[in-house]
Amino acid sequence: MATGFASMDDRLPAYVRLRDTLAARIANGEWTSEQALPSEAKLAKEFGLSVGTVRKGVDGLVQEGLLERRQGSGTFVRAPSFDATLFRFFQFRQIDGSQLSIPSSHLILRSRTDAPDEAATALGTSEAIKIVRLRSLSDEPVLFEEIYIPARLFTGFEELPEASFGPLLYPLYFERFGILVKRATDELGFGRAAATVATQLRLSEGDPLAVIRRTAFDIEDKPIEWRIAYGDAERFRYRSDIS
Amino acid sequence: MATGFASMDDRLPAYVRLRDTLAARIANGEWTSEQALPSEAKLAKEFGLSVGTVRKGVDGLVQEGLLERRQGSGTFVRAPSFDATLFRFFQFRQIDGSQLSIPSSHLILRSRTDAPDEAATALGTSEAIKIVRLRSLSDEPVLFEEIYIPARLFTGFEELPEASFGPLLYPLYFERFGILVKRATDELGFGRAAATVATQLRLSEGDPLAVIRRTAFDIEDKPIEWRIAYGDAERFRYRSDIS
DNA sequence: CCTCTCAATTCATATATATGACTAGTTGAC
DNA sequence: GTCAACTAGTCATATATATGAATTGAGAGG
Repeated sequence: MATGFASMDDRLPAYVRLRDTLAARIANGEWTSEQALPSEAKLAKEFGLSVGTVRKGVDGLVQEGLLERRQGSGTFVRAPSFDATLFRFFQFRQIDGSQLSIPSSHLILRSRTDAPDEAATALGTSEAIKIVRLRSLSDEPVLFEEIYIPARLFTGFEELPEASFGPLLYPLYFERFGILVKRATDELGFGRAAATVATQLRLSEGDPLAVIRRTAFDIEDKPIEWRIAYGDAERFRYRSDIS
Repeated sequence: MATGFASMDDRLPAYVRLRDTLAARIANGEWTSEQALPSEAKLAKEFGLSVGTVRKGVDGLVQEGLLERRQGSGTFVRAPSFDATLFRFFQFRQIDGSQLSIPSSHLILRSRTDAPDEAATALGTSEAIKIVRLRSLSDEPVLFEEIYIPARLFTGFEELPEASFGPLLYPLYFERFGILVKRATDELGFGRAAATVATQLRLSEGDPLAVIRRTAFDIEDKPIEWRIAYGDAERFRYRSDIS
């Protein structure tokens, strides 16, 4: 023993165990964003591995975008900010150029509720906090969101001062609750506007909508958030790279 | 000299040059699909490198999905078959289970034309061959496609016997013209059905459509194909994994 | 003919080590 | 004080080598 690994299946290769151990520590806030990890040599020493193996382990996390290497300087924890990726789905081009900014966010509701079936299934619990937001770009509403997060993991969320809400939620999750969103799956479909949504988005009832359902997972692949977002189908545009 | 590398900038790391050299050879058809490359040891000898460096070079191509490692057996050229990925965009579930098969394809048109602006821009030429297809699932039309490919690269395409057309085009490109599609970008939006499309898909004019524009690239990142596909928005469904 | 065993081949993991490139901080000359 | 040179620390590339695990094919034995 005394390998320094978090307890885990020791039939797995060393570089995998190192990767997972580091991931857990990062999730634990051991090294915060923009802070350097110990050097590869030190990690090798600490875990009783060779530098090559350490490199291979770190490689995995770099690949996942959790870490960032800077030659000559060190390896750093990268702040994940891909909440913005929801907006890959919509193009808000200024006619002049291609400045696409993150829409501002207006909080409409925040309360304890029973999650609807779909959300409860995704989250594994129906005890949830519901957040409703309207997101706008230069005073024009573009996206209407309903978000559900497990009440157990986010105790006290309802009491957070409204000032702490920026346009993005994931940094908030991380800073206030230590929960790091590592990946998400988006499911994207077509629908028609119900009365409430239509009003918020300044559309007519029955107008075509793009509907995006997202489930977000933390570093241990536990579901953290489920949300459904609605946007005007006419303005919807999505790019996907396949290889 | 006598390194075995294709001529290229020798300031680049060895593993990069190896990777690019191998990629070029594969594109050249030196090792065809499902055929094994020389072993890592032999490659190391041929290029005057160590196995470790060879592995790192090959890693890149494995990552890109061009090669596939099989422990104990060898490293193989992978047949790219992601023409089918267009159909990730639509769910055609049988009510019983989740058998999703590749839709059959009915060729409607095939001829030399001037590519429309959008296609010409993407392809870098307006001299093109146009292909129009209707794809169906158990006799129900699901996707209407217009495809443009550069006439220069596909000389003789119009004269190909219709029998050589399977449900997928990319294998055809490779087998008949030695052109390997390595990656593609899909752009996805919503629109409304024009008369022609509506008829083909058995919809009404003005019905909402999912519209997918795809540009496909070969191994050297040259554009190979541009296509636009239309499907019923109501049946549209897409999943995307973000990390 | 079939099956089992064995050996050769191949990729997978891991170590140890050396050199280059880049960064950031310190020192020292002016 | 400023700027250049130096230096220690870090990642990047590359070699050489050893052992393990999975596959394949050849042969022995029934």
